[in-house]
Amino acid sequence: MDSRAAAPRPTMAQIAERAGTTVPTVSKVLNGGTDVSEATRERVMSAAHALDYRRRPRTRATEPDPRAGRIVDVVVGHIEGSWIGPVLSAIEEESSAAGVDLVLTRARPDGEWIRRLLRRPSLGAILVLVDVSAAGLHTLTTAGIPVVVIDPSTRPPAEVASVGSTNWEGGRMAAEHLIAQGHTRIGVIGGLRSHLFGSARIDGLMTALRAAGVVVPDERVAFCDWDRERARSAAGAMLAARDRPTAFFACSDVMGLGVYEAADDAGLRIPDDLSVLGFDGVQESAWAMPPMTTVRQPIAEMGATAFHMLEQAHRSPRSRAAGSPASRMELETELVLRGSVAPPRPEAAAPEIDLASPTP
Amino acid sequence: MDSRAAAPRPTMAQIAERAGTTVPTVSKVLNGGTDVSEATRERVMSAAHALDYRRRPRTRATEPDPRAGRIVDVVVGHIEGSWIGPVLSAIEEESSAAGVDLVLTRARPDGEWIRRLLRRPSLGAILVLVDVSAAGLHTLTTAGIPVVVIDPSTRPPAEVASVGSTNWEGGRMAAEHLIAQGHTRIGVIGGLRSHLFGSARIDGLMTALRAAGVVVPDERVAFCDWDRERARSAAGAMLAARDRPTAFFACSDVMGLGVYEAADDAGLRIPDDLSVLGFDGVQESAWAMPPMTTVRQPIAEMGATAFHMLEQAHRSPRSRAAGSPASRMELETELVLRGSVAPPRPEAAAPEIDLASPTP
DNA sequence: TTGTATGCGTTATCAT
DNA sequence: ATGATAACGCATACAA
Repeated sequence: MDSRAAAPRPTMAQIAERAGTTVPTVSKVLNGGTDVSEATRERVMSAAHALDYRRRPRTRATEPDPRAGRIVDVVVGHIEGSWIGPVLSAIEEESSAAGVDLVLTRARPDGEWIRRLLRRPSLGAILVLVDVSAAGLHTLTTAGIPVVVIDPSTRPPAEVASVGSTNWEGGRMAAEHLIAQGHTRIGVIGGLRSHLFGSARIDGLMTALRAAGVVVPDERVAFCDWDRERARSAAGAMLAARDRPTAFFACSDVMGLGVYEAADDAGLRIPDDLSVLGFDGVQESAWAMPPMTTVRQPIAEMGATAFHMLEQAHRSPRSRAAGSPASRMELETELVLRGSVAPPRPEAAAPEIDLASPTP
Repeated sequence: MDSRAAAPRPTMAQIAERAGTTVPTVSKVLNGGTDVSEATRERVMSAAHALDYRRRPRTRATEPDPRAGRIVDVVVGHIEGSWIGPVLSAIEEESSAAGVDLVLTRARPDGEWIRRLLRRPSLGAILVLVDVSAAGLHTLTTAGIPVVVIDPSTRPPAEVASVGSTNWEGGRMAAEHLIAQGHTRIGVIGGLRSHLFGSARIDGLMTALRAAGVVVPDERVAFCDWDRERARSAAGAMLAARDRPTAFFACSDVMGLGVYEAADDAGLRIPDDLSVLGFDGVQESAWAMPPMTTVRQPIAEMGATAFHMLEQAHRSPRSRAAGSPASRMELETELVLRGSVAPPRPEAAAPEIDLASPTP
């Protein structure tokens, strides 16, 4: 009976011997200590890898990753807006736990930021709400920089990973909630027609509405470029029409606030006279008066996921070399019920509808 | 002539002796190394403090770190909140123009972030809304890292530069506006009693009110820890009192929104039944319904200024060595008139006042 | 030279 | 016992 046949769990002593150093040094490497040379670090890590070493159950508190000193690039389009806070917060959380510095760059239209990224030896880049061309992305990936795009505005090339949320499903949930509350005259405030995720929300909404026999005529759909003021006037116009909507679906909370204003302009109260359903779940929607019912995107989780995908890509560079298709993660959206959706007033809704179910 | 009379620049050896340890250990402490106990760290730092040690200009180490001087550390307390967006945006604008990367770090209570900063060869650190102890600041400056604090919550030590705005003056402007509109019963929603800049706002307000013969009794002043919900209930309580205020001054826009809610709870309309004046000028205040009159702080400019001060300190390291007093910049606040302040209703204000000018 | 930074092993300690 | 961690200082390398 050869006792080696069992599972002789590798120890730091073995690693140390193989790497030609001592146990404490191995410990330091594995815990991200500062007093180790890069060369020794490498030897220890490869020895550990060769022996397939696994850490014993954590005895100590935090787990600083040995890959200390690296950086991750976070590139944002618009820094304003409350989207960015939770994303940055989440990425920072993950990166700092991994001993990776977060370098924040704003993407200006001149594209200079791409060249700066190329000059930096980073773990990879996370692009948040950046309007970047396929060529730009290609430049980065060609240079060997793993890229993860959060909520891409257009479909990214195959070699670029992306993180999003279930926008279509979110739109569907919104529709079902509005229908369940009894709404049939629904106004839609879209973002930019060309935006991938915005369209998916509307598609999901429309599909579910159609399935329920609710028709949304073209004049009740407006694309407002994610702009609150434009949403306000578009909604205002719809509310001035003869058969005004009893409810609005806005593709973002900020545009939803524009609808709030339009309602105020028209002397309508929310939710008694008009229901509003937003999308995003940012703080503004919770603070609105009344608090806005919305489809929440897991914004923080999306940031954390993006970072993990980058780490993954970094660990197995094969995927890049082999040109394997980059992954796309979709996190779940969630309907958050707050105070801005209620059944339509009977006197307002019932008498005026003549357009129920003109579909098969 | 005894040459010691000049400037016997303290050395690590002296610190080591005083702290009862060796030079390498001192070096490690000053560089954020890991192999030092917390107790030793303290001893070393206090010895360094006692000797008024300043690290020599960063000697280009063995490997001329390509990042040296090319990064600026931005440390934030709470990433949430719309304060952070404009600040980051402005700093990024300046730093990227200067070819400097922005490294974003979140300050967690454990203080680990300080050690990470020590390990990084940065141009300096900008602290935004960070609750940091004097000892923590001292560690950074002793290690030769220039620090600029934006809106410090307590008075920073002499060697730390800071950027703020004219809070006192802003409070004064708020008072004068409310008085000009005819308000005499004014509720005050403060932040945290201990906060430097929050107190200045209230001081300015009170001084101007007093000068106009308006008295604010204690029960019309509440400290709500910058919290919207607490502001809501505090304002609600004041509105329920017999002589309810006709106007509120809130030390932040977010707390101002809490007052909006309290007004709504009480069935009062803004500005007809109640005036509200905020402080900060963040986006939320512009988007409130009605848009909030507020004292705007030049948030973006404060960020840009902080970066410039850092560059300055970096160019002339003499100022550090000579122990010249660090500068404090105060940028101008500005009253932004929007829709939330109007004269008090005559029927509400006139009949009930019995407390006008009980002061000399 | 002197001052500072870094790598690594020794010793002591902690957790099973 | 044994595996792992923590802290310190020696030896050394390097910069002015």
